Amino acid sequence: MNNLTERQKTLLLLLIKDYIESAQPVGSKRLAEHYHLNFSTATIRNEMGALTEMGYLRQPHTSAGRVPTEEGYRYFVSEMMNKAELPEGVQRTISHQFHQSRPELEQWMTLAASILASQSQGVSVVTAPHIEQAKYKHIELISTQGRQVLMVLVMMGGDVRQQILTLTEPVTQERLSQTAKRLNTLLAGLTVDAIASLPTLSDPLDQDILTLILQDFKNTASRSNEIYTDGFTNVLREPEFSESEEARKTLKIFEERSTLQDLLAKTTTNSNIGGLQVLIGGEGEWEELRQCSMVIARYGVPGMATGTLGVLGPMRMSYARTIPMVRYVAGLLSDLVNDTISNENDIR
Amino acid sequence: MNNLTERQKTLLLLLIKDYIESAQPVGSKRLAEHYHLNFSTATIRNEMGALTEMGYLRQPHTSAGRVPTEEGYRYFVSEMMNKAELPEGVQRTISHQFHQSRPELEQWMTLAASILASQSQGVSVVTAPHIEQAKYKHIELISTQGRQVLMVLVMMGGDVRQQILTLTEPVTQERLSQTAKRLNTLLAGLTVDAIASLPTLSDPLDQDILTLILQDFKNTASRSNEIYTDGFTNVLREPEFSESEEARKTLKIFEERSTLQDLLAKTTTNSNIGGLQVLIGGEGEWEELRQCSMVIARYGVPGMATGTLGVLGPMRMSYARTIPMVRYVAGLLSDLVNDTISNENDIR
DNA sequence: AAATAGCACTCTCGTTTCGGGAGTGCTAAC
DNA sequence: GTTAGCACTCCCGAAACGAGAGTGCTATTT
Repeated sequence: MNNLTERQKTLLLLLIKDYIESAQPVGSKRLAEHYHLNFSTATIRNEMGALTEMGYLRQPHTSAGRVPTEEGYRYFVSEMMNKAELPEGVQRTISHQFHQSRPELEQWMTLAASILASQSQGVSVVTAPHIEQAKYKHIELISTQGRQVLMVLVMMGGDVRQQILTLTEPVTQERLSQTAKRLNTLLAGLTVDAIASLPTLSDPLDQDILTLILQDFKNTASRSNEIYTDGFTNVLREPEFSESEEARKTLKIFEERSTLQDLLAKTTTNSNIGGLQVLIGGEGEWEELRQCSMVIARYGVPGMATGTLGVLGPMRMSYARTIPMVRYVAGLLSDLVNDTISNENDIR
Repeated sequence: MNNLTERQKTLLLLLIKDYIESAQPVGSKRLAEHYHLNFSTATIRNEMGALTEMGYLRQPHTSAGRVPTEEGYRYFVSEMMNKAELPEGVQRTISHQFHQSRPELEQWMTLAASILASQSQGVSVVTAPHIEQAKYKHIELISTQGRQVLMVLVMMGGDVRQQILTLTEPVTQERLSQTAKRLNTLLAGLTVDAIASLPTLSDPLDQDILTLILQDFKNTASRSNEIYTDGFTNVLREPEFSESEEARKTLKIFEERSTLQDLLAKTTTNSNIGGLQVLIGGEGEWEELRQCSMVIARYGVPGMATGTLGVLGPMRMSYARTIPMVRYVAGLLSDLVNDTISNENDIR
């Protein structure tokens, strides 16, 4: 497939670059003039004919300029994937913003979403890191009213969950505290699997709470529906979405979180931290994204806590800018998550 | 201002109703035919002329039908405000959904947003109830690593806040528990103001934590930036937003939460629970909403915890449906919040 | 043989032209 | 006060049109 001559390659890359900037079909004349090439428009036309033949380019109609096909974009992306660099200035600005924010997961997520969206002029998506092997750290049981009890469950990694329980009969704070104390010594540092395989406890209250804790652990997995997004109005700025129907179909994805989750899950399971993935035109699988591309990365600490983040834009998006940016932000977030986790691991 | 003859009134209301359905300027002929009135088109023309004179109607251009002005809509809304009823069937469906959901505030908010959006075909906005007089209930201090401490603050009303503190020097869990115990007896049931006016505590650690608690209380106020929205793609379905620039400006509001907050705050301070407010065309104050209307209601328990909810749609929205629906959902949520709070108040 | 200049051809797009149609306001009659 | 009749205005969509841009092919140059 990669039997392109050097000249065809140059031409293809230039044309796509130009199209990305102008959003207009690119003709031979325009190409020759803009990039003062040392061969004539006729030659360019011949080469473009060849590239069209090979499936990299397309003509919207006879006697219009050429437009890249999905295949063309793929070639373009694979060419630049490892070349593109984020300007140092931008790197500093972004890094600065992160280190100035309050050191809370939620802050980081919204910040990441906001930065990605504004810098890429696309829609950003960030999922909270999903703890892969949650470990128990601490529990508190606080009696509130009669049979109601507030349970606060703290995980290693700083994740905190609270829940209001209704017991079958009133229990004194005294007894609750003792249960909590026993569970805390018993469970400290254990994973779901370890807890699940414990023998039944003698005290029935202890056992009941233990079951609830397990349930809560299980919830963690499905809890990744916390998706932060930003910048969906950016999409409306793009000429390809000036007809509202197209735009609506695309934005709809961000309302029906399930499609989005599905997409993120499917595309990131086979990619590892640090590796980017670029979906072009929905890759035949997501009809709603036929006009779009997505740059997706996984971040976090493999085996411990990982999340996904990415940018959606028109297929015509500025990959040269988006790709390194997604990569950079993913790196930053990975570091932050890493710090949080290792801090927490020191404890005992 | 309300010197309309009975006939003018009928005509005005019919015309607006028709325009809301058809999105087309309405002419005298169409009106006469569709609603078999017992007077002629010429009469209608005369009356429409008068209504135009009075500022209720507008002609997009000579020899087009009439279109309601903002003033016209206002009249329309005030006429139907107390008449419109939500069909019982719909009431049951909605109520059913609420009672089937898990009894958590977050669930209710998202559910309310989702119902409002899908039923009204507009964009919905729901803010979490803002506790007006937060009362202290309980604190837990959990030592994690070295100088880091997890503070869990429980309010009456079930609101729970957690925060990781970094102390200046390591403190044993023993001492933390004692501090927590002292504070719990001292502060139980107190409001912000009461806590703020306490004399300085003798133990410096106790005092430090107290200060932090106060800070957290203050955060509650500004914490109403939890805004749930849904259905923003609905807006793109409307013909008046087929040009993406208009749509973009409108949807932008939902990204810049600050404008939205401002708007909700300003318009609801002077309205009381149960009362609806209808903003038409941005009321001159919100340029971005010139094409839109919003139906807003406050819900909750006055003096305790109140939130806001509403629907944004084109000025041409179906008020007859939206108004009673917003009112109904606000009522439901008020009841739910009320139940939660009174439960919690029984405690001591 | 590869590159280029020239040329005829095609197709889009913005503009202009033009009638049909809908709706109005006015006047005169009921 | 209401209505019928009528001349007038203005929008809108269709058709016509010309400019412009781009192409593919062929003959020519290097």
